[in-house]
Amino acid sequence: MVTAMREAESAVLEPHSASKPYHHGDLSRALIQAGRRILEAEGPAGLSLRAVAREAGVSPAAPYHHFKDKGELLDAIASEGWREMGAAIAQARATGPSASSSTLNIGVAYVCFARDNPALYRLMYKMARDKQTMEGHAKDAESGWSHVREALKEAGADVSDERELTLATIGAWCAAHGVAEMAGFKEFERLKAELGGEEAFVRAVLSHIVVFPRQTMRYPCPDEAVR
Amino acid sequence: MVTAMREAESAVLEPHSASKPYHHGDLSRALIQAGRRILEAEGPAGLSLRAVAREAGVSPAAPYHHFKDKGELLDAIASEGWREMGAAIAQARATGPSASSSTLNIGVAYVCFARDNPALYRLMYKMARDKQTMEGHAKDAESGWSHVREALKEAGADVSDERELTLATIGAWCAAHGVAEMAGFKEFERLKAELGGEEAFVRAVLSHIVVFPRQTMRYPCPDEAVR
DNA sequence: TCCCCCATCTAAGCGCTGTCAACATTCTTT
DNA sequence: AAAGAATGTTGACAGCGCTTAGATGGGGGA
Repeated sequence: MVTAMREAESAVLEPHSASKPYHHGDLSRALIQAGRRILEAEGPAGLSLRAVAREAGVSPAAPYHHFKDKGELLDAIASEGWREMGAAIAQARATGPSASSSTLNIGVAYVCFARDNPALYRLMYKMARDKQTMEGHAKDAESGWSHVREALKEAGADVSDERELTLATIGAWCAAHGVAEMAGFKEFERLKAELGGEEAFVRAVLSHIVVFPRQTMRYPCPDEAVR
Repeated sequence: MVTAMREAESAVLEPHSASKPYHHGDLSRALIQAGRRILEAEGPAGLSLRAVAREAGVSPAAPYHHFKDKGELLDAIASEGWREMGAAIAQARATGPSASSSTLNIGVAYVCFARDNPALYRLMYKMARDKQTMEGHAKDAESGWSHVREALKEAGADVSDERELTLATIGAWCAAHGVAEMAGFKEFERLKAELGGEEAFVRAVLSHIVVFPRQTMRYPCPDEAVR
């Protein structure tokens, strides 16, 4: 009664959604937050299940009542990341000065998210690639994905049908991902300085990703035997 | 001299000898090969230093006489990977049917290398990104990098100076990396089938990475305050 | 030719990890 | 109030990276 009230308060709001923890308050949420704190502070190397439990103030075995194994906790953390990245993309599209530039703005926002949350960003793709799918994450990031698609359409991308729009969307996402993973390399520091900062560098690189000769090699490709 | 030759042979093809070597012939090479074997067979999760030592038939502490720590062994494995990828790129450029298509051919070869050596490819970038540099690897991959640059120049990429060529080279590399990391997702399987196979899919995506409106947003970018 | 040095390898062990089974505690339900 | 499910703790196990101390044997100096 009294105890119940204390715990209800200490629980992180959320009135009464079906079957929530009782003892700690909301351990599963606390574990995710603890995990993100460790990820930021010490990088992925420090993100052990025991360290997360320690940070949350519980015993090493406690998390197993909320997550099947370590991977499931990491999945939950990654999911949060996908959701936040989707929001960042949505915002970039909304605040862009014009439709024709929103594609680039989205790309920059994407890379900035990765720069500001490097360990989280890497974890997101690690979990996705381990399972060879973005499903689940894709649902979380669907807003992001569809924003890219819509932005491409509005920008009048040179696509003639839905399939080409899909290919362009995939291409844009891949390009942004590539830049996000490369932008941190020291080799580019001089160039960044010359261009006036990291963000200008990212804009410049993204703007120059126009390299593959589409007109000479359409996709029902004649010489399939190159490799 | 004779002994040296025997050891050199036994290092490559182990399976014989009534008496096993007193001091392993060329352990550091054997460890790298064992590591690659494990990486292929069990993925990065199975790649423990102890497992590598086991595979090579030595005690768990033996590797420490050849590599300062586990990271140094992984670096050596990754280096081999960069070298092989550079060779694959060089070959793709050499065997391309025409100069104008060699850019795309290089991209396809890049992605195919990643597809055929997924764990190795991931390890390569993990090691590079942990150190925030491709140096060392960059030297190994320099042939690859410069091939891309030259191919872009020959293809008559729309660049007006050396800096733009550099930006285009970075962009192309980033795009290929992005596609390499994404191409394995199950979400694209239907599209792959429709396009006639994985390689056609890769060609199509690479060909459609022409998304960022370069003409409307050059790099001394006016509205820097988007993010 | 011999022998000894020292690079190479082994054995043992430390503190860490993920995971589990057994036990203890608390909340919900009846 | 008793039962039972949910939640947390303790202790243990095997495997990990890494270190130290000691054994081994091959190539260079005598």
